[in-house]
Amino acid sequence: MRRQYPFHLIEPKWQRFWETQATFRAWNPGDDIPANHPFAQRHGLRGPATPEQLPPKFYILDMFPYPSGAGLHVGHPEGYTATDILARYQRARGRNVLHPMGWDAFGLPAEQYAIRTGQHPRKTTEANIAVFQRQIKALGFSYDWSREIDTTDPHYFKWTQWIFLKLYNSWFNPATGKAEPIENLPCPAENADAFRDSKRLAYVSHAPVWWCEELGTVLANEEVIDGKSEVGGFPVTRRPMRQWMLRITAYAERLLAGLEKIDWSESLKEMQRNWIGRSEGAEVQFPLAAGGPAITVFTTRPDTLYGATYMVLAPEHPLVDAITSESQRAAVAAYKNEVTRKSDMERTDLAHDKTGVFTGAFAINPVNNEKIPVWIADYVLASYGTGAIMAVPGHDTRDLEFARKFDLPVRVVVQAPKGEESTGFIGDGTSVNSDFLNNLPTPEAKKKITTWLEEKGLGRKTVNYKLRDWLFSRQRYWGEPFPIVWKPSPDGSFHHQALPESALPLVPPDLSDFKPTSTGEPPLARAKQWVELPDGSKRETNTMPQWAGSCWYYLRFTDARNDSKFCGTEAEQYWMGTHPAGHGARPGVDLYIGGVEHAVLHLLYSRFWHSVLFDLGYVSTPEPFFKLVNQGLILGEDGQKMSKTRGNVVNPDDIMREFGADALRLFEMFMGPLEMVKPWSTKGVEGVYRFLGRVWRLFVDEQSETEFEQMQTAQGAQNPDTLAAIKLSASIADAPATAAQLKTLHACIKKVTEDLDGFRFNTAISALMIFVNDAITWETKPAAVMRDFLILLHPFAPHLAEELGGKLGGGPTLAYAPWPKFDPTLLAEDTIEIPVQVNGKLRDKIIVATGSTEAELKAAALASEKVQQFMEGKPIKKVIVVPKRLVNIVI
RNA sequence: GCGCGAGUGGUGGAAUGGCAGACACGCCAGACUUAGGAUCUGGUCCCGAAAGGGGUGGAGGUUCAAGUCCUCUCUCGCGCACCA
Repeated sequence: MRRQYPFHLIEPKWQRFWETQATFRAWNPGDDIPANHPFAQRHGLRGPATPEQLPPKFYILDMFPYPSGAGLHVGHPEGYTATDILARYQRARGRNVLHPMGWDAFGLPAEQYAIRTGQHPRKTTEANIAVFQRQIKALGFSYDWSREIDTTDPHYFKWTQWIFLKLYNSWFNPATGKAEPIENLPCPAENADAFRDSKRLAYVSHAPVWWCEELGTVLANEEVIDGKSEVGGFPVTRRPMRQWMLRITAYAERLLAGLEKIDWSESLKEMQRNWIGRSEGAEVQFPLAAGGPAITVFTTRPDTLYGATYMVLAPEHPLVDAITSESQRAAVAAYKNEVTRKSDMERTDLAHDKTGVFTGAFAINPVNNEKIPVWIADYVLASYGTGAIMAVPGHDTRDLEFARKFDLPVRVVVQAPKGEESTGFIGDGTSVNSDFLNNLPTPEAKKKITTWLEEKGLGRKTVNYKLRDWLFSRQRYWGEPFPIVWKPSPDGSFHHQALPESALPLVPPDLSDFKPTSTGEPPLARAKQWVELPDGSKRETNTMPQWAGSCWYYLRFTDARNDSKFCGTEAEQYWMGTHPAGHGARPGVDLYIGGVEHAVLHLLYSRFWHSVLFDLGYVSTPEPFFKLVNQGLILGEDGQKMSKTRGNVVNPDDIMREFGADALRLFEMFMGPLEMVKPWSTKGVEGVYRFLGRVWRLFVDEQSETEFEQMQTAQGAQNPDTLAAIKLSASIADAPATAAQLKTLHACIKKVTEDLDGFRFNTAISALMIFVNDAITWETKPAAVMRDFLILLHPFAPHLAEELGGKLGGGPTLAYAPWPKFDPTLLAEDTIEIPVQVNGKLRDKIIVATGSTEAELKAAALASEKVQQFMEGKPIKKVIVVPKRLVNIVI
């Protein structure tokens, strides 16, 4: 296809201009702002500015990518274009915009590549970053590249390790509900060290963890999906190992409450709520009939205690072996064996068919002293609640299924509302067959029985969470080493100790073999010299998970080159909107756009770290991200998810080569609402590309362009300077605009402005198209009108707009040109068309004066011939007049 | 099973409760052209020659008026899933 316009010259030209001029440099308080920078000129600043002197901030952030070897995917530019449009828009609106980009570059693919080829992950990562950088820069985003960060850079991960030390050296004080320095923890005189270690926010655990053989590492709960690794989909097994954990569960309540104060989509908040999984209920003690320790269960339905006809323990419950009777021992052992053989996949997949065995033991129901049998079954999970339940088959679907299968008694203790079956009823009803709870509605029965249990010392009210502590160590090479050493004790054991801050960054040793050792130790263990210190202590050989770097990168962006702090206080306060200078800024990142895949990973983890940093006084906002939007997935042209195997993957490089970056940007925004899942369409790209061609032809002189094209062809010249040969169209003149032209322009200003405020990029673009479709018919195009149009266009198609803006004159760049102001008086019409309905059906349209009164509208409507015809002479019951809208005659 | 979201032309999608289908894609016709896969002009929800009628997954309801609000229901997508 013939090029619609020379984007192949225009785009590199302007990208180079922006880069060499540092056009999009965001200025911190105290930065020496050059007087000739367009930002300085727009805001009348030069030299260092205080937060008070700087305009209000706007912090707009993308989820920074993992630079994979595959390069950019068309999904990346979707979110990046949306943020870039808004960044440019906010600059035009006069805000000081922070719009940064960086690389979340620690990660498994580079390491696996290293294992296969021996190439150091550093090399792979650098090469991949170079590719991502080239591709992202080719899209013309207005990032402040002076703040670029790379999580694998020691200047960066020094501070990741520093934050880990803060976690390690803090505890969560339930009395204040906040993290506090570990020195403030009141410790018992004996075993003070062990006590402190048991309270740290970063602690060592020996509990069973998810181990992925294929990846050779452990994984966090959040990284295990349907019993398989999130990365690669490999099987995982449960295995006890010594691991670092972060006490995120201490923050469960805060993480839940914080959601109320931030502007995220309801579905995303719901995903976080589900993941945290708060449920209120009670713990109840069931003594064993044979004596010994009682079994504690967690229930959300203590009101159904009288309906508990048996108990179930998870097969892994620690009491199982102790309580099993001789006669059942073989059966229990066989069942436990069967359960451990089952993979977690099978265990969850076979959710339908209940299995279990009787232990031979009995417990006493504390409310009625009834002897009830104790079973084990794998439908009770060791990892939730207390790993034991009281079974109420009358009012729990799973218990009922189990009771029916094993012929256990079912008792109704809740009366369902009229018309519903009480057996198996799980909603709120009225207690029956429950002694002193009888006739109470469920919520009251819950309260009464809980109080009763507490008084008798048989139980207490509790809150349970699905959220588990965050497994924070990995058996990998390509991650941040822990700033921890293990000190030998006289008894031969080792105890962890934090490195001092002065020892940071702790860089990983150089290796040539990145596989785990033959004994299953992490790869870092191969570096004997690095691991074994002269004083006999050893370094921690686990590394941090990939999430560590992304937990706080948005803070680093506020002050990315600071070598003495993770970010400066003034910069943090200015960009996070809490500086006393105020400006009425929003607290936190103003807008964060990224994929929904991080809903319970990155977004939960970084909220947790941020909360800790807030408690310790290092950051000034309780939440990091004020507003968050998830862009919808882009599907292949066939409506299927893009994948190599389907062969429907679209490469942005190909699109840019053929249609240019502006067309790609514009199309990705024109496809539909940002948050929606939508299929790719190459035809659609051609459509917006043609639109950009029309814009071009609207501005340039055809004759000069033809000559330019011929020259290009003849000389094979690819020099952007030759673009100067293309002249502005003679139809653009310093002429006063007609009323109709102003109307077209201001309708466009209004629509584009409102749509950008509401992130409706697709309809904003259609408004620009409407302007062009009209302007193309104008014989004379007033320069002022056309310039305003270019300012409206420039966030969407910045290269083309800058090039045409340059030809039109009026400054070296449009990047800081003030956004046009909408004037409603220019849209005012003398007359308007009003639809007239008879009984709600459209029958005619009348032209009336804009300011017509209700009475005038009514009279004009009734006078319409067509309306008369449809009224068939019937009497009028009612006339609805909505001024400026419509008239409806009811007969 | 539970939670969230979405169902509108041949396609992507527009519509503060007030003219359904903006803007595009595709298609049809025409103009200019050696040529058109460039560009420009016109047409394009369905039935009907027209007048007119029908129409936003389906069924009800509220309203002068419903794509939009309410109830039930179906389908698709996403998330969680034996969470006691």
